[in-house]
Amino acid sequence: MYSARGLDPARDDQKVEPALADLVLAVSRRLRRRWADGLAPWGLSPHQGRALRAVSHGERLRLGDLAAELRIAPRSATEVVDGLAELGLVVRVPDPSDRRATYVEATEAGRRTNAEIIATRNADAETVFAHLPQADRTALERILRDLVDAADSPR
Amino acid sequence: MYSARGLDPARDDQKVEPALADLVLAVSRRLRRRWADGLAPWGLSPHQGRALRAVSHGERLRLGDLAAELRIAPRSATEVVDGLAELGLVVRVPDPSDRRATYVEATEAGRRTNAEIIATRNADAETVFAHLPQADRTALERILRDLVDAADSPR
DNA sequence: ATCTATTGATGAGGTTACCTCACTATGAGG
DNA sequence: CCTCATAGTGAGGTAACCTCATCAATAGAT
Repeated sequence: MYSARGLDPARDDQKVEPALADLVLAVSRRLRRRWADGLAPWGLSPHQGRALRAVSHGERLRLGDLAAELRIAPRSATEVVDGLAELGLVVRVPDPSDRRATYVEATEAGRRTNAEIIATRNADAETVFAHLPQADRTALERILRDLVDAADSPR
Repeated sequence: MYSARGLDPARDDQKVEPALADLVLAVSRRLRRRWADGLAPWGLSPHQGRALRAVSHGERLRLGDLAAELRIAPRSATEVVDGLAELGLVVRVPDPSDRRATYVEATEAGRRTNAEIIATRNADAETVFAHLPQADRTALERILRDLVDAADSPR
């Protein structure tokens, strides 16, 4: 009677490991939640956190490029930046070579906040991965990196 | 000058692997997107897909339990179920032993749709994990499962 | 047995984070 | 300089959540 599974196409020869995808999602859900919680002390949304990181650790970014990085519409990036600017974490500076464009640049406070967030986040990640032996971490990192790289190249 | 990193607390003795968390998130982002795209043909949201799966593969579920499973407020589960019911994929049946409660039960069409979705999803997962050698898949699955189990038990 | 507190689902209404479309100012190419 | 494309943003809309109030039904105490 095969448990309560009922019909089940796509079986037999390819095992497919649906569990694998589920597991990745389960772990990511935890990370995501922790990350969001970790941002709460600063009152930032996950996207704001990502945006702050993007402009803090690299150079300043055009608003449009930031939108592309966050994979949201440019219009939405405006709002994300509005929020960060209101908190004094970033400023808009005009691009001298193209007066339509505006750069988004982290302020000193922005960079400091970003560093704090990253520290918190690392500590959180440490908690999540705490029970893994070092060998497993290394293996996990390699495998996932392969996965990401393989996704980037063939498309 | 250490790249453009600027300040960087929490370093040195604990390496922390921030990349690890990022990698998990990157992979999950891809899975999530593919999954959402995979649901589009049926016009289901990710939560509706999860709900349909929950009631299709197990027994019928109370609406409140479904909410808990989806980790959303009961009120929100009502809407998810509304959508599925409108499509004829689930039905509400009263709990005879507690007339406040209603069970959510997959219809025949619901179970069929769920099976199709799972098949599609498996095919997608297959694509994502296609480049991994079997040994890596096995290792990945074990490590992630350890991670999830470790998270469940100590709390 | 009834009274009270709790519980399961849902109506009403709000918030948030997105979106598209239109508009303005600017830039680039004939 | 005239047209067309591009960068950012105002206006307005939507989807998916939320909380709080409500109503029926149950469970536990007196």
